[in-house]
Amino acid sequence: MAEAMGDTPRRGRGGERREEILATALRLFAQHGMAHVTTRTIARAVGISQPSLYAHFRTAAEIGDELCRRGFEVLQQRFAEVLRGGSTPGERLLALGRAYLDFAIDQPDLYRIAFMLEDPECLESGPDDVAMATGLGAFGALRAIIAELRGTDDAEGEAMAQSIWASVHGLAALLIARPLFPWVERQALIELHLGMIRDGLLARLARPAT
Amino acid sequence: MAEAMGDTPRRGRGGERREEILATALRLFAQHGMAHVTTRTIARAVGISQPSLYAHFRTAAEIGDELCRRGFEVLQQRFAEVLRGGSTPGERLLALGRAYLDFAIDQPDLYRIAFMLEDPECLESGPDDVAMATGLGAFGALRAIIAELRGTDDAEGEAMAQSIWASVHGLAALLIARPLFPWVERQALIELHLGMIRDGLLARLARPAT
Amino acid sequence: MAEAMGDTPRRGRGGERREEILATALRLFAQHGMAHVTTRTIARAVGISQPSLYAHFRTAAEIGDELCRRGFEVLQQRFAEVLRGGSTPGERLLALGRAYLDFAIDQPDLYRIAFMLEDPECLESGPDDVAMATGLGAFGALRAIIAELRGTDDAEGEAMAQSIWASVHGLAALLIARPLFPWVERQALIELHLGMIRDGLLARLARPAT
Amino acid sequence: MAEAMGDTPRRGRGGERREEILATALRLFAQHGMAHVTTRTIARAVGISQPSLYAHFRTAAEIGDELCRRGFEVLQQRFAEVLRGGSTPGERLLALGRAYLDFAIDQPDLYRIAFMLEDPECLESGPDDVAMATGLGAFGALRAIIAELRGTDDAEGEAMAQSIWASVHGLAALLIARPLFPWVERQALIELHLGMIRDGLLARLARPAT
DNA sequence: TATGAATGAGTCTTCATTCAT
DNA sequence: GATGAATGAAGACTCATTCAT
Repeated sequence: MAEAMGDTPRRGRGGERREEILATALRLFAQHGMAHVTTRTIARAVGISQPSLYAHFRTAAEIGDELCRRGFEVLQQRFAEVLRGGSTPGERLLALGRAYLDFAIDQPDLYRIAFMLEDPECLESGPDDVAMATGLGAFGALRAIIAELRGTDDAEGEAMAQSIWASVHGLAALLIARPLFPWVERQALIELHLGMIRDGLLARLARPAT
Repeated sequence: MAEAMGDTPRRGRGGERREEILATALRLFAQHGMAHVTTRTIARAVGISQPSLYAHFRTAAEIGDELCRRGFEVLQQRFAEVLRGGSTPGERLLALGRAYLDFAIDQPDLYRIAFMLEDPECLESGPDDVAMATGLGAFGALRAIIAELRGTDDAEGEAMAQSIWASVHGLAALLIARPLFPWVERQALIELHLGMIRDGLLARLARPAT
Repeated sequence: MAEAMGDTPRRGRGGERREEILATALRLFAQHGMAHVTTRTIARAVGISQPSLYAHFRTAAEIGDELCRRGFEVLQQRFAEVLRGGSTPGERLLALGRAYLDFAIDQPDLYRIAFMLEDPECLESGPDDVAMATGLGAFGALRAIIAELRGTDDAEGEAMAQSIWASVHGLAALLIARPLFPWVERQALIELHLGMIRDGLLARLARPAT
Repeated sequence: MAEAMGDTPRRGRGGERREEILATALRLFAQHGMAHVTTRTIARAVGISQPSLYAHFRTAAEIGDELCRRGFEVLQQRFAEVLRGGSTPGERLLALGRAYLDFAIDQPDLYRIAFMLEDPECLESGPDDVAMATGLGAFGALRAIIAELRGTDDAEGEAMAQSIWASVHGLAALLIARPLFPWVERQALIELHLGMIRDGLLARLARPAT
């Protein structure tokens, strides 16, 4: 009956509840998989009623969207820190990879949402500036490193960047999705992995053909 | 008036309909993701009624199971062919990677089930000998190649195999999960990716340290 | 396209199949209960296809109807045999009760249909002269026995007949509906039951009051 | 998006709706038989939607279970009252029978569920302490009376108790299932029935043989 | 006569969402 | 902000029945 005042709630002291919902949802998504978590599950875990969710989020998907967005923000910050540390391109490449893998290991839920979950409605339902900016930002940093190493920035560099991203992502994804696989000691594996990636890049720079 | 009791036919004249259903389901799974495909969807796409599916499959999950099984069989066969082709270890490594990526691209849903899904229902509901045998078989082949290159088979070789698997998986997973990303031309990317992986390995073999 | 010749099949050499179906259905009804037997179950047990049933019966319910009709016929015949066996009224009473209980035990589904179901569809879908005739015939025989014992036929005799019918029915109904109850040995229970019923009747005849 | 996990509420303000559903279901079960009543039927009769039932009952069978449980509770209370009234064994037998028949006549629906309906899933799905306790309790009281009359408690007494239960049940069941039968005046019939049962028992006690 | 294939109606159940309070 | 109650749409699955062959 009111309808006045536009539609600005979504904030206020209730921001706490919103955060609580987000945190709970993130935990549930990680535990049971996004597809098996329902609004009822979330509401019950938070300790509120199902309809109450709609006081904080317009739709159920919005919860995932918000988590997705935040995940990208965190990752962006880590990248920024890494890139601020000046050093040789090769070292920056390793540092970037370490930051990426650390993020994936520390925040597997966010990593999952950001890079592993398909059908990320958060990438479709809106501009999603943060995600795009982060992705492109990080990717841009990678491209910059490669360009610096190669002395030029062309389609070949883009391909190399994509390949390297894929390699790093591969380890992150498998560590998350297959935790029971008999992996060798993790830190050693990471260092070996990043080292081989760097070596592969350098070899390719030295001898483009083959 | 219920109480099923097992069912006789499960076989039309040569099971043409069954194959048609499987093919359609595979296409729909690839298009919309397994979780978003229902029996209704499949039936409509095949041009039959929902209950008719149950003349060919006892349960809805059986469709996915059958596809899963076939997918692993295909992967296994591809690996076998690749490994039969005698050549240098480096070439076999590339061929193995190509077979792996081809499989992922041709059968994204099967690849998803096999390596990307975290709660792979098809790995729980049954013995799933084929999946296990395939996975371990492929990994064993990779280790054998590395051992051949290094002249020894130790924990370091295991780590390298894990790293390489991760790199190849990474590209497969991203191509599947992020099809809208502005990838460079696919075949070139694959060749570059596998080449860099091989180069990284060779570089590491030549100069273990760093 | 034919439509000629009226609609008289239902007989001929195929009567054998029809009998086979009826026998199988009766067995299945007894085994799993009418509510859990489907046309598929029957067809499979007979070894024919589901649609073939419809060559012998217009509808699935017709199978039950036919069995119902036959059941009453059988019951009527048993009663007739029992009553032909001349003997003392007390012995005829016991014999009648035995025939009744034997029928209930041999053909629980028919007994169910006849006396336990409250919404007996087979009593609605047609005149069902046989059922009525049988029921009244048996009850009449019971009244006749009592009248013979008492030397008169009045309302008191009617009440006694109703009471005795109820007692016999009670055992039949419980044996059918509660097969898992820890009954004592069945034949002994039946003999005791009928004996007590007869004794109760005789005691009442000897000393009407109390 | 599935995976139930237990449910909180199950209780409206005093559970009025729940009671309404139970009452309606009880009526429908009585009218059409449990097997022919579906969730749709119940929901429509209550005036709510099908899914709403699941806010009050976890599963469709739970409705029948609850009714079953309540019926037994009522019966148990009546028995307890009767057995508290001390008197001769013969009088207690009559009183027990009257209580049993009164219950059947007053609450035909509950009696139906408790003793007449077959396939009582309520007896399978769960411990069903109440039902068991009631049944065994009443039956134990009957056995105690018989043991008192006979001066001993053996298998013969068990058989007599079963026979008497069957006789009483028989009248209850027929009065409920065949209300249109031309019964004699009800109270007179009941007294005659119980009297003959008692007489039959006493006769048997006096002259065990025959 | 018989059948393989198919189907509309109906079963129970769960989902995200809304509305009056 | 929050909630109890309710719902339309959809999920998988089974039924008796029909039709072209």
